[in-house]
Amino acid sequence: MILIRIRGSSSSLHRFRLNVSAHVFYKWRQSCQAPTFNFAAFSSTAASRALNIIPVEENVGSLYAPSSEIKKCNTLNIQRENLKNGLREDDGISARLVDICAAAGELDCAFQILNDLSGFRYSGSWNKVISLCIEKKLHGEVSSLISRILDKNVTLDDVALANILRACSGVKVGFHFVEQVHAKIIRYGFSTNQHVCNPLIDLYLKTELVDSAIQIFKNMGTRDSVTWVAMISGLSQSCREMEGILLYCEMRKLGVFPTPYIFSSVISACTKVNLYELGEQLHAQILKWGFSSELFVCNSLVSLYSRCRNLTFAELIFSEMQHRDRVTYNTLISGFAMQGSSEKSLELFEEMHTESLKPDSVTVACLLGTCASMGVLHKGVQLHSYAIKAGMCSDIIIEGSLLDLYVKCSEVKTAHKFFLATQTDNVVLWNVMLVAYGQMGDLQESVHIYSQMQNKGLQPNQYTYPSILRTCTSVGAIDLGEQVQTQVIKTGFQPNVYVCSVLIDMYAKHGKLETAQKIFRRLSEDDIVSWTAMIAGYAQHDMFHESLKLFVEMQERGIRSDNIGLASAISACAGIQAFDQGRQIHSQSVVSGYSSDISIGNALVCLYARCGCILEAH
DNA sequence: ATAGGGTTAG
Repeated sequence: MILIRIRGSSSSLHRFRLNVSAHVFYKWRQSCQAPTFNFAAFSSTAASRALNIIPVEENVGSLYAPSSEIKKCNTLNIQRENLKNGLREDDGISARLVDICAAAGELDCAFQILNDLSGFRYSGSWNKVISLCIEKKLHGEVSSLISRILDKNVTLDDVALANILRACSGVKVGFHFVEQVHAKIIRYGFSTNQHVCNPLIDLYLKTELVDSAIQIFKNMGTRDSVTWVAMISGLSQSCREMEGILLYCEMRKLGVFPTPYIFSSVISACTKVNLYELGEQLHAQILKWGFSSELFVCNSLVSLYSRCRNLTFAELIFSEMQHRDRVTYNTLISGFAMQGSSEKSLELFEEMHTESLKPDSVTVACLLGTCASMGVLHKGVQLHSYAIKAGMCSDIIIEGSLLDLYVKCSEVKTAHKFFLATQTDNVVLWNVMLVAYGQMGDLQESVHIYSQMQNKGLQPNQYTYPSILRTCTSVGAIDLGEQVQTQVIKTGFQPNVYVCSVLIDMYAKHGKLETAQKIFRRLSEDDIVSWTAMIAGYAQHDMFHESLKLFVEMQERGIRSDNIGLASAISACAGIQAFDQGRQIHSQSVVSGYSSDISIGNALVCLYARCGCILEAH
């Protein structure tokens, strides 16, 4: 078996084309059985240099070259002993071989080489293997590799530490792990070094240890633009967007020049917290700095304008871009999808192909979402087959979107079959099924799903609770609803507006208006659904004065009522025979475009009939 | 070597 073959003349090593089969080399090293082995009397340094000049790809390509090809090569011979003594313990060569193994995807082989070499210092090779683990999603392996590096107690320089940190950042590592690396950093005296601190900040932010990141940031001696980007984008991604935006302001105050990276991060933060005006101001800055044709900057701008429903502008930026990528399309597609323009989204999907861009799972998920909400089953089914062909059906987001499609299009049987076929521990799927059974008014199945998911160890989330509670409300299972509420409190879950509004609705509908009122008053944000639930609840239980009082309060706060709120208020007026006020609300509802709404119509008939205006009632 | 897009809810 041939291990190393060197083509070309032996006189000039640098011109050699050397092909190494790492796998074969390792096998040989393992067995130590001499193959028909040829090598010239090269020193280990020379051989190492030779290995270094070969592009890795070529080695990979020749990994399984046919033997006839090998014979054609001008092969140089060496002694097996030379290799054994000269190469085996040499870090440089081993490092290179690990690189080659890593590039060839021969993970086991790379592991073995690293393992066998007792005196192997840290080198970039560890990183190559770590990257490979990340690529192959062998997350457990990465952590154990890094642990081994740390355990080896070797001296790590700043570059090495930075590489380790970046490797950690690619996988989900626990905070104890990050802290362990951090301890090393402090020990080696790099705690203010920007090359180390930048990836450390990034890692802390990804591990959701935001305050640790801020601490490091504050202690840093010099900060470069990478530091600022890491902080601003990291804060934005950790739902602390405002702090990110404020940090940007601080940065500008300090006279630090913005970069395209900075702009896309801060624009994204603005988009997330609906600070559209600020986003537009930043757009002006972008033009001023001449970054308006940067791909990432444009993408964040398309996202900004899509989210503030200025799709005309989003489309304009999109069309003026010289280069678009998949994300550009996905952003605009999701913009149109959110607006309910499923046709426009689907057009863009087709257009992607003309630019040779391949739609990914994000694209398909967006499109499935719009098909589901528009009830366009046939398009959704087409997308399903596209997803199968593209091999993205195991993507959890695609699974969720597909199940939602079938549920929303009332394909209950298909949905159920699909659900049974998935076998994942994806909470979204359970939540969607909960909605499905709730829609059918099937409390028994809903409860079954609800308890089964918890038996599987899945925590109900902000989508789960409103779903089960809504079903309880609609079928009148208040006791059960109360049990769920107790559970919410017991688990320490912070109820959001959806949970609160459905609780308010449940209690209000079933006459427990004081309880409903308590939850309502504790709600910090103005939520139209909660207001309506209260107003309707009072009216329903003949507490007309309370109902009207709340209706007036809502209007004073500048909240526009929906049809149910208006209808309830009119009913309340009828109840206390407040004819003029009822008439006023009637004209309001006409202005709001509810003149043909059935619930308002019924309330009006009641109002005019009770006030003796039979003609108007008619 | 730091950046941009995503599934389930009244």
